[in-house]
Amino acid sequence: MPIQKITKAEILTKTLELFQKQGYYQTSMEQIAEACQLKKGSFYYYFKDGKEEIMHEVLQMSLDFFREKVFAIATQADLNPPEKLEKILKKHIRLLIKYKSGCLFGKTSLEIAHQSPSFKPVLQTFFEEWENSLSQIYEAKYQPSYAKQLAKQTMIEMQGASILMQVFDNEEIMNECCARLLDKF
Amino acid sequence: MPIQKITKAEILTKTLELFQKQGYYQTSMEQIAEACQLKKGSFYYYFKDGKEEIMHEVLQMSLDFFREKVFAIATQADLNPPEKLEKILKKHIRLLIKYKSGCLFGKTSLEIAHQSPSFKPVLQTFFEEWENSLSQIYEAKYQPSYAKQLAKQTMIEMQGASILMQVFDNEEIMNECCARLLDKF
Amino acid sequence: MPIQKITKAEILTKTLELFQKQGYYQTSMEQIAEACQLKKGSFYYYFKDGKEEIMHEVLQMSLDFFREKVFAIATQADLNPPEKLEKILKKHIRLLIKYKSGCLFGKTSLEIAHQSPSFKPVLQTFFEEWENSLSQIYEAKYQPSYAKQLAKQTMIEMQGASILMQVFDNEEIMNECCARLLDKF
Amino acid sequence: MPIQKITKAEILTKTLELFQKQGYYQTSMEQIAEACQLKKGSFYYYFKDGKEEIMHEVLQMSLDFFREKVFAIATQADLNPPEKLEKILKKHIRLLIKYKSGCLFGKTSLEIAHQSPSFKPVLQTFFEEWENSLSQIYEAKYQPSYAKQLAKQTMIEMQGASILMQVFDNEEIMNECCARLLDKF
DNA sequence: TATGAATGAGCGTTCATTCAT
DNA sequence: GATGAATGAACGCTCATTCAT
Repeated sequence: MPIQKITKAEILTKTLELFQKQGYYQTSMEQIAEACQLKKGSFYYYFKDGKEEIMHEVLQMSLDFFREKVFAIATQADLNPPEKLEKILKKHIRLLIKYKSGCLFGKTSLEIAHQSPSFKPVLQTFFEEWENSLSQIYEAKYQPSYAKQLAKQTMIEMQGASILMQVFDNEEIMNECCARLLDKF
Repeated sequence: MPIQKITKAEILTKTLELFQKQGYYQTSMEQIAEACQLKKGSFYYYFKDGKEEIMHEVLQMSLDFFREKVFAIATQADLNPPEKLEKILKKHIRLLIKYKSGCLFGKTSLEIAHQSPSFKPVLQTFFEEWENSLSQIYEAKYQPSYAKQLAKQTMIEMQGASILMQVFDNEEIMNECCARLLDKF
Repeated sequence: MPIQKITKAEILTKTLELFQKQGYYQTSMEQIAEACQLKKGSFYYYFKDGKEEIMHEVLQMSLDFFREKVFAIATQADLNPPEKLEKILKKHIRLLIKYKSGCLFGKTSLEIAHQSPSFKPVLQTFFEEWENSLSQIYEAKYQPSYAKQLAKQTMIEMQGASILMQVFDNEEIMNECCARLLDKF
Repeated sequence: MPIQKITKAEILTKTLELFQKQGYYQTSMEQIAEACQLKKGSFYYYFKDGKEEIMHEVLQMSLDFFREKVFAIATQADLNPPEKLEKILKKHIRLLIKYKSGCLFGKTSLEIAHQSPSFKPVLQTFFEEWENSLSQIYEAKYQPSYAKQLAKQTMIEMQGASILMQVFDNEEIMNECCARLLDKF
């Protein structure tokens, strides 16, 4: 069939979901293909360098999404700091709960910790930018150095809660975590 | 002449290290065999059901270790609650930093979240017993329900810090997390 | 608007170069396409039967070229036999040294020896006509049967030298071979 | 079946034949496996590094064979130089005619000329040692430098004749070439 | 005229597992 | 007890080819 069955963006979205659920290594090209209703060979038309390139683009797309839709909340002029924090956390949590799969960046970090480090830069960038956006909000109330500390701690709690959510198949853990973080502020 | 080259316990210890570093799926039987100075065929003598059985026994052994050496600290008669918390956290952290590989139970939880072979029960048990031991300590100062909440939060922070430690290759994140948890108490 | 981007002849010339360097099987349609600044699908407009048809036309074009520009030297009225031999050999060698790739016909003969698609006839024709043209020159000095023998030997030496040139990355082997052949005459 | 079905040496012999007939790239692991009555995955037990390692061992085995059984003739004390030349050429030709496939070293040289050069050293060694052994024989009658030249020319003729033998499916070309080389001495 | 999109078959490789010895 | 030998299924990937547009 010579008609385009699926756009590159759609492929990336479907693949993101799979990587988020199953992890990078446990997701086969065949599974990705099936999800896109393509044959696995067809991917190399869109992604000349194969699976690793898909992952790179998935991570980049996801990073871009977070930048625009989540981290950007920190600089939104029409919100006061507590509103910003609430919005930024709730938005983030909604994404972590979706597919009940937690954070692609955190998950991938563990998967590749002791392997091919080609993804590491994007992963680190994600966490750095996340930290910066949170820190910016906390700085409305606290000194920069303490704000940074709070930002890091917030990331830690979100990542940790995401793990426990998956261990116990219980989304409430995420929500409680969020509530606690908002309370503290 | 049947001289046993290696005991089951030794195999499990070597394998634990590999699983902790590389994850369950990314560790091959070949690698395990090499680490144990055995040939991969030989494992099916020790573990009739193969890799999955090895993982089960690794998780069980590790759980037993935590019960005896870590969680047991919560009921140690010769320590007061703050001492207990310090000891239990520091002991735990030392294990997470070892091999710079984080928590086998947390890591495995993410790996199998949507694959879930039969590991989930052991993983849940680990977190439940961990929670109980922490809760017991916090109960010295707080109401049971709040203590439980604090225990859960403590686990969340340790797991989250363990992820960030690996993202940034920085053990200090773990230590700071511990310090914060002790401070709060 | 159907402006032809490239003529069939230009495609064949570019492809000849690739086949000569890399061999038929080791040259992909993608590489050919790239060299012609076309997309690989486009070849099936020019060559309905695909790669094999391209090769056929490449071989035919190359054979025609040799007929007109090389073998024809044997019947050139304005040269005496030694001049003919010198011209025919030097012209030929220049083509073998180009791209440091040796003889397309010899190379292809080895590639398809036991695979033999339909190329064999053109290959044989090339060698037969080459032999005839050389033989004709030698007949000026020797008996037809001995001339034929010399012609065959000349081809053998040129082909063999072409192999050694490639083994040792040394064009001098070709030139020395040529000198020896001229000397002998 | 846990009983050894085939020895490494037998694998190499069968594979040599395939590579010699079809070339390295045109011989698939599946074909090698079939020839050995193994499944293709099984090779990685004998050859951890796969196809390239098989080829290396095939080339090495073949080189060793030539050293012991062919090139060694040049230093055989019980033969005079003409006898040596006759024996060394006839022995060599018998190997080239076998499988009607010509010379593995020459063929491979062309195949890899413009690709991965990992085999090049063995190929060059083959030709160097071949040249040395021939040169040694010619030195009985000629000056070293001329002997070397004759040796090179002998290799050239054998390689070239091997190509023409395959083009015309005619073993006689090889034999005539040999006769001529002996005559000249 | 030329291409964008897709495919099917095959490739070399990995790996958990089996089992006679 | 432990292994040497083998396997089958799956994996990521390449490539010649097709064909609606």
